[in-house]
Amino acid sequence: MAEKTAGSAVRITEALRADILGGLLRPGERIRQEVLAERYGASRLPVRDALRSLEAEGLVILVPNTGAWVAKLSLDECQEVYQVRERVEPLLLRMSVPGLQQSALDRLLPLVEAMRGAAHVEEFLALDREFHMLTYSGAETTMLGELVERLWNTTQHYRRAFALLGTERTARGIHLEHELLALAILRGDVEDAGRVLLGHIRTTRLELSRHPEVFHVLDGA
Amino acid sequence: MAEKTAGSAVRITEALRADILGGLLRPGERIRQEVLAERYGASRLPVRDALRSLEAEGLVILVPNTGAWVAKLSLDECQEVYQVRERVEPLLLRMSVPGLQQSALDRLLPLVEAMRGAAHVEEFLALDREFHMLTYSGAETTMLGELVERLWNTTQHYRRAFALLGTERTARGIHLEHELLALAILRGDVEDAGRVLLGHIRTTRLELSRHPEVFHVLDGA
DNA sequence: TAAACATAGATTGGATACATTTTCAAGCCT
DNA sequence: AGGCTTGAAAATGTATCCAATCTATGTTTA
Repeated sequence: MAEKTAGSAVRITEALRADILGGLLRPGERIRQEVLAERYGASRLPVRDALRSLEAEGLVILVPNTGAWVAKLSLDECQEVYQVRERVEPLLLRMSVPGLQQSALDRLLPLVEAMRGAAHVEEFLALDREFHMLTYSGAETTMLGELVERLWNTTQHYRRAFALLGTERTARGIHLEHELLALAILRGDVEDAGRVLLGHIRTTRLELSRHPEVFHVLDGA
Repeated sequence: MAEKTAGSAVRITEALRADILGGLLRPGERIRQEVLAERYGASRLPVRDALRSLEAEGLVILVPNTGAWVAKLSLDECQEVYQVRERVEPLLLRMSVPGLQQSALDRLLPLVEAMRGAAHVEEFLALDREFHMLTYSGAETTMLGELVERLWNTTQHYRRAFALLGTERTARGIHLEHELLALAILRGDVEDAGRVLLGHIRTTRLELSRHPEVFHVLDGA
């Protein structure tokens, strides 16, 4: 009775999404409806609903009458996502900056510092996500925000793998870009902030293209 | 036996999408699962699957334990879609042009002419969609193509309403832009083609912002 | 020996039936 | 008379059961 039984499907959707994003389910891995049904203590129907939702989010691949797999991105597909991000996220940032709350502004630089001192990769990824999403929190968008979140989600595995083999130099570059971005936002300079963000995403994409082993590592698993 | 029973859910998804895009179901209208189940000669389960898929496409709004409605866009949300299109479609076009088949190139200008002679609004909309999708047919993208198609779908109603009250001058402008776009593509000038396309979408967006009655008309229905 | 076929097993898809939630309207109280 | 409460009806969410489809293994044949 402690937990509401209402909306079991959405609960499973969120749990499954978290499991995929968290790395518990790896790209290319097959998903069996019965296994999930048992794991989450429900019937196969809400599981099917969840799979359909996640398929539309790009996290799951559904083949009729055959089964479901955790979505797997090729190097080219991943680059495609980053190219779209380059064009879409500066727009979202532009919509967001004028509406940012003071409380959000106050947390920007502390988050940058926290990222510098992050111990594990997981912690860095979480802080990085929190930082960028915070910069978007001023935009009241129904569609664009969800799109950006989807783009982040679909590349989550590769961001983790990439962060793992990140060299010292690229790490310092990322921190500098984050700080530049935060300062531009604090100045309210939308143009400059957008430019820095574009460069940040582009740099990551080019860096990623020089490390195709990120994808082979995942393929082997 | 004439029709395959396999994948009833996907069949219903496509039929329902076509009904929404075709205007049979109007924005804001409530969708009852039983009604659809009876209309398409199936149980409520595949209908639910279809609704979930379409919700992720942005064509349907699902509220847990309450019901489903045909998605409705406000003026601001519609502008948002167009702003995203301005940034994303030139990218898709850039990826497409180098890979366009000769057969596709041969159909570009005839389609522009066909649009000039379109009798009904529906015919114009269909040709317009065919033309633009043809310009994207050279890109082998898994995600970006689907994204663009979704963006088109969600604004389908408003494109129709807008085309209905289109003035003579804007109509001629649109035809000129289409012809310019086709010529740039035939020249293989990716940069210019992207510029023309960006201008084309932006012009439409600004034109749309000057006709907010498009949205009131739909609200009343 | 290798390739193709057939059969058995497993898995997904759909239909019916039931529990839960929401909504709407009538009745009651203020 | 108006607003709130209560109860019934309708619609959604879930579980169980059955049918259709795909995969894999083992067998047979060229």
